[in-house]
Amino acid sequence: MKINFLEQYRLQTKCLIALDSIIFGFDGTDLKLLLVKRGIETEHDTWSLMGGWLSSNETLEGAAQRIVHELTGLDDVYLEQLGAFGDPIRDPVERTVSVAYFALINVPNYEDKINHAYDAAWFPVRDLPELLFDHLEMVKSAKERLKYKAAFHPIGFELLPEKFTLPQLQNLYEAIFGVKIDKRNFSRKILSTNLLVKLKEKQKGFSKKGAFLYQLDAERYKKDFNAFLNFIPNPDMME
Amino acid sequence: MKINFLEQYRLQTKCLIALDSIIFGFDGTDLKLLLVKRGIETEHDTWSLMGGWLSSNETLEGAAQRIVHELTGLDDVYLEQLGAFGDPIRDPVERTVSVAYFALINVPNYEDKINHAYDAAWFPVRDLPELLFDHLEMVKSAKERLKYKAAFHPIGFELLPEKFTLPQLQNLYEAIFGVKIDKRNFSRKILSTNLLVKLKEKQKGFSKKGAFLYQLDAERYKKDFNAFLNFIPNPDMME
DNA sequence: AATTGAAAATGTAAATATGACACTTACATT
DNA sequence: AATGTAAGTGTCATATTTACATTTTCAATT
Repeated sequence: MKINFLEQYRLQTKCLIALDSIIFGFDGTDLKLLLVKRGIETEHDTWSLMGGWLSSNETLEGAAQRIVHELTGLDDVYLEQLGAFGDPIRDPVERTVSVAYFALINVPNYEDKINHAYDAAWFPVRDLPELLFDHLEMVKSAKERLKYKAAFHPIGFELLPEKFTLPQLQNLYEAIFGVKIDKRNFSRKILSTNLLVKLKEKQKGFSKKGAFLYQLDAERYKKDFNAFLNFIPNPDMME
Repeated sequence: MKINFLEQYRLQTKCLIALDSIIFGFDGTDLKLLLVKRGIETEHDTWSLMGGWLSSNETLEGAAQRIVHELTGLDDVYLEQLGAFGDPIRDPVERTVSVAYFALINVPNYEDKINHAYDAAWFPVRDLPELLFDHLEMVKSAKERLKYKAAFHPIGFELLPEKFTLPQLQNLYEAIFGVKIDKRNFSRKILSTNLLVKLKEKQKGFSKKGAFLYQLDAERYKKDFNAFLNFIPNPDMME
């Protein structure tokens, strides 16, 4: 009986496991995606998500973190599992199940690092190049997930620098949801969460008047991270 | 260069892929989970989710559907991917990445089928037996997901028979969220969606007065399935 | 036939949240 | 000193939410 049980394991077909990470960034105006040029001769000029293989003794998330780090130099990014993509022919070379993660980073903080060290570039999500395999499908799914989460959780802040202005924050939400929001109503709603601390400084240079900078109230942010905020009135969750 | 690329595939370690499905049911009072007794000598009396291996040329969801069908006889259930679980030692026998799905079915419809044909049984989610491997973790994650979805989408109806009463529906939501809801407010909110059609019949037997039966408005149900409903005021998404 | 008990059904008023809308302020540039 | 541009702010009408108690129905019991 026990033999039989172990025998079952031996009989199964094994499969390659890949990790692919969708990295969202925000430059103050556009929602962007970080892609790398895949050095494959079989695929002409195809861009790819941050992908790599699972090694033994690695957790899935650990592998995703490692791969993102290897390809971009980025560390400590917000990473969340999107799901597994396992169509039998998604990778034409050999059957591979890919577990996708998505990450949110703020572009200016890391720009130098990323661009200089690796063959990676930012693309606006509204205008992506051709992508490898089923990576476009992954991206669509990630956009949905981001909308979902951002509508209710203060996740959007991960995409902004530590200090940011209300107009920046509003731009971010408008970019994620593809809608225009009334700034009076938006600021009322955001400030009513008490998640933001208004600083004395203003952001200069962009507008003549300058906009006050805000920071997250770190404690409240942690505490309320899983609470339900309802940032977006009637968010439309369909593509 | 191309050789090099293919070589990369050859060098990677392969891995077993399992599918595990969390099947939720509702008997009118309690939220339940369908488990099977795993015939393993190494594990003493351990219950398990509906699990099996991925075959070649199968999609992940296809395999999950097949396995659920093989173990329970159930067909055509609402199945949604929960995510991949891949801790290196989650399966002590051999490294296996498991992709978990969750399903919602209505218990009375299928009870005979399930109980007679297979070694499967329902357990209230509040009082589960010891589970195989990391199945408890999967269940926790599925409960979260169910709460998430049920708070906004009319997904809960998948757990009810075709005709149901408002008190039944309320019980279901109370079971999912572990809260008490005011029945006047609940019925007002539910009915305001226009998703329900009141029937002439009453449910008899349970209460002396009997409660009117309702049915989903099939067209509207499809149309609004991805719309945002807000069934639960301030749902608390933490466990 | 009358009584009882248990769950179903129903309404209202106060508080809060939302959505629509336009003018003033600050300041860098000229 | 004048100008232009984006930031910042308030009000009112409407919709939604919450809190809360009584009446109705009918099977079961006497």
